[in-house]
Amino acid sequence: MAGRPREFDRDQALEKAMLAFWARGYEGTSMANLVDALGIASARIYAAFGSKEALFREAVALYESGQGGFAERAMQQEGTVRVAIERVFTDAIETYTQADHPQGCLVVSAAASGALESDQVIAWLASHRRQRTQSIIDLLAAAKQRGELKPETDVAALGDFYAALLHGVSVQARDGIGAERLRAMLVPAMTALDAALATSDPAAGSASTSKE
Amino acid sequence: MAGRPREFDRDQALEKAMLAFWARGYEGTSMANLVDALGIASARIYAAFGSKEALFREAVALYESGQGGFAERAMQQEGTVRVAIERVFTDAIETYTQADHPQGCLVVSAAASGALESDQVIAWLASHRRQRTQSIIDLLAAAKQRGELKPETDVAALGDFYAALLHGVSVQARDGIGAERLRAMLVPAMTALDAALATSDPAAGSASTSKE
DNA sequence: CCAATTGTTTGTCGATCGACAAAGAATAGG
DNA sequence: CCTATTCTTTGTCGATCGACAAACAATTGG
Repeated sequence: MAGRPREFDRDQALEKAMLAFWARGYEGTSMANLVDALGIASARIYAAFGSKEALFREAVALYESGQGGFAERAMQQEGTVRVAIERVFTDAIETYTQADHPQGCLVVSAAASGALESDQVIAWLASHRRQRTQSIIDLLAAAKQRGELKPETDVAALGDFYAALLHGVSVQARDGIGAERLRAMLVPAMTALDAALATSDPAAGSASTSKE
Repeated sequence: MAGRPREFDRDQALEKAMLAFWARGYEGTSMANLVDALGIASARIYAAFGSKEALFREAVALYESGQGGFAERAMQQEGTVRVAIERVFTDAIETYTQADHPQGCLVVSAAASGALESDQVIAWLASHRRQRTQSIIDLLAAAKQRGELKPETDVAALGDFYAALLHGVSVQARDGIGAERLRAMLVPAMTALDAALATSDPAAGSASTSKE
């Protein structure tokens, strides 16, 4: 394959774009913003990524394979549902409040409103969030099948509950609620799962209040 | 007071603007959109409301005095915290999923991202959401003072928990999760409060699954 | 009836939006 | 070295952004 070699690192540029979208959302990030953030002319961005929308989709994919993938990773680990769900939220809080990148979740923050042109982007983001809800429900359903949860447990309701809470945590984090407060919030949040555990072990585990 | 009388109803125009902002957010709603929605020329909008931002702030005030004020109203009613909190959420779900206006909460949806110009609008919306969190904490603190909640209850954590859940419900509603699913979610959601109730009454109340 | 006041109409302003076209520069294969 | 291919540079396109200015119309107080 011939041709002049690219002078900038495509992966680095993509990560910068991801951070820009994370901070300002899809529509809130203009091409001029991206030119500033990536440090390259707009024509080079189009040559490398196709369009603003294509760049955004790649940025979301990068986010979900990195910082945004905490939920998937936590749920695929071995262990009880109790540990898994609590891990999802402690990781969420850590990710959503870290200072070296924007607060909250890219997929939650970037959506919100929908202008005429970007309706499909909004819908695409919504489907991502719905997928995350489904993943949580699947986790709980598997736990129920294993006998970890009471047979009468409504895993769909419980999953919807934790998905809603997760999305709400993103909003709270972006509004400046700190990690300590969000972590304290986990104590009441886990009572819902504890009530559904098959083991009658009272207060099987309490939300970690460690480190710091 | 002399002068030519206004030919359009200012209140009706404001409501139409509120619905437009609710559907598309602040930045997502252009002046052209408002011209279409209100049915009057842009110069008349500026004459009547001052600017797009001033119109938006009036629209939010209208929202909070109407559909968006359910939480304040529910919390100011007489009754137990249990009833009040459950009422906040049943009203939220009803409001957020009604078909005669956009889904979700205007204050949650309109924010999300923040462009350069509208940073102050974003911050203003964030302060509104933080205020809502505080209101819930205040409600719980008063209930604790009345002896409704166990003395050791962390009302801040519990309030943060329900505020996060409330904001998450707005996201879920906007993503198309229906009222039935959201209402089912209330059952696990209320276990957190039940665990903090001073009365050892087991399952003092279950989430209403009535009407429809 | 007149002047002051206020709403309405029409047109447009500069800035910014996302998106390329065209031309020059750098590489690989032949 | 030459050609095909790819990237970079520069400039700009039409559309849309929020926001008025100026001229005209309608009303009230004097």
